[in-house]
Amino acid sequence: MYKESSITCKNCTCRWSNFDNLKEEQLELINASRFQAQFKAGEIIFKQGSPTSNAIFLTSGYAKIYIEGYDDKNIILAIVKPTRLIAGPGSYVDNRHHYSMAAITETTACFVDMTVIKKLVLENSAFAEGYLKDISGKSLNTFHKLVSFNQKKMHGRLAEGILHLSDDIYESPKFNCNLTRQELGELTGMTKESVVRLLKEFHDENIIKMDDRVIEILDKNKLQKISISG
Amino acid sequence: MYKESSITCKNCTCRWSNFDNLKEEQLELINASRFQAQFKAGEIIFKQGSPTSNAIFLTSGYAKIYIEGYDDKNIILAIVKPTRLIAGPGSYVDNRHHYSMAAITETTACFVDMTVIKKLVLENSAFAEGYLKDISGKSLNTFHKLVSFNQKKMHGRLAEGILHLSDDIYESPKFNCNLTRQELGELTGMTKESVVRLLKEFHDENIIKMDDRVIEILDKNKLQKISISG
DNA sequence: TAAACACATTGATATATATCAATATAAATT
DNA sequence: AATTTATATTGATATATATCAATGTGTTTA
Repeated sequence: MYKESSITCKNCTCRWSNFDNLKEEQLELINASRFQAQFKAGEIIFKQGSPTSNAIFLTSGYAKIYIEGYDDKNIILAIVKPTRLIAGPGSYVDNRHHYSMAAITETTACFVDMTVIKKLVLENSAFAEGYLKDISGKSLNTFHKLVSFNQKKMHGRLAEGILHLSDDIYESPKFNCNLTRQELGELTGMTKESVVRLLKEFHDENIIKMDDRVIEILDKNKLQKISISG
Repeated sequence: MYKESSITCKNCTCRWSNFDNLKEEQLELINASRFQAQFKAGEIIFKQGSPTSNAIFLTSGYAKIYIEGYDDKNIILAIVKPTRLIAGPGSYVDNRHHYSMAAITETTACFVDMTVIKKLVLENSAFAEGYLKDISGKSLNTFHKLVSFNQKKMHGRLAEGILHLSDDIYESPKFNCNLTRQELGELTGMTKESVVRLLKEFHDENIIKMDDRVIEILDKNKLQKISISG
């Protein structure tokens, strides 16, 4: 772990938007308590079941957040990139992580002591409200995932997944998703074999272009239709 | 709508536990802004998509909270009873309900203006923290549902559902679940026909006793095993 | 009293998707 | 260069579960 002296929470360009609600000395408190760490692709950042001692903020790179279910089957809840707070809902329930996090590219992250965050929640109600907004939004995402997994068929879920990666995560019609077929399956609720078959199908129908892990959306319109109807 | 003059939020026995964090005048503010209403079984309390103008607290009866998905397929997120706050995560995102609520028995509920709740969140940080705890716990429930729906087979989900109703909702090994086969399916992620078949199977194996909508757990041990393995 | 309606039950069939097994390819290690 | 290891691909098969259709039961409505 190291801390770059030049960058602080005050001038950081990729800090959590809710930090805007903090007063200077509160921000300084965060800055003083934080540690930075670097992870290589594939490395685990924290494990489900471990204590939620820190809130985590990515400062560079991409990571996956995933629930480890029964017999080694994972569900990827989200692909995350800088700016987003990562502090599992367990922080305010049982102080345990209810999902794991691993880097999918080289990644740097700030660790902030959770007791400091909780202290600021009690001291600064605008910050508390920001936290509520944050967790509420994530809740809605989980609802969406529940409905999608439950009611859409594979084609629809994969189309939705690709659109999500393109629109929300990599913000480009062509992107390296950094995910194995297995992981794409964990993101969209299907087996790796099904992912392979459907990607090929989409490829053959000129809806996407697939080259290893680089996906290019060729017919976004069609993909959206599949996403809705499937 | 009516308001019983004798009962106030101060002396109410079924109020939300987080109200303990409020000062007397804050509780009085809640009490002054609240309205009570009565619902018959089956009546809708609020609809997905409508504005989250009020937080709702059941004061008697049982209700279901359900997401309306694609082509009339619902997912029952929770069966609720008094004490629990019902204020959808939309309150802090887009001011819209992201699920519907309907009474499954005769029900009374208090409606509290959401602007009052939000005002108190900003004024009272312990209350804000209580709200965070509440929404965090619910988030974990949704995670659990996502994993269960995704990875357990029907037998496991139904067993889990029956145990949940018995342990957490009706708090008795024998209970009237107040749910149609259709609704039991929406709670456990299967069709009504599958519910019928599995209930019969559990009945025939003397795991439960089923009489219309009254379920009696005969072999809890076995049910727990099925819940885990399934 | 009959008709209509909501819900429950049963059986036959369809289908989406997982599982299993084999092989191919590419990357990492010896 | 040879071997191991992780990932990807493909085809054949199994299976859980939904769908469809018919019938039954009880309750409300006309």
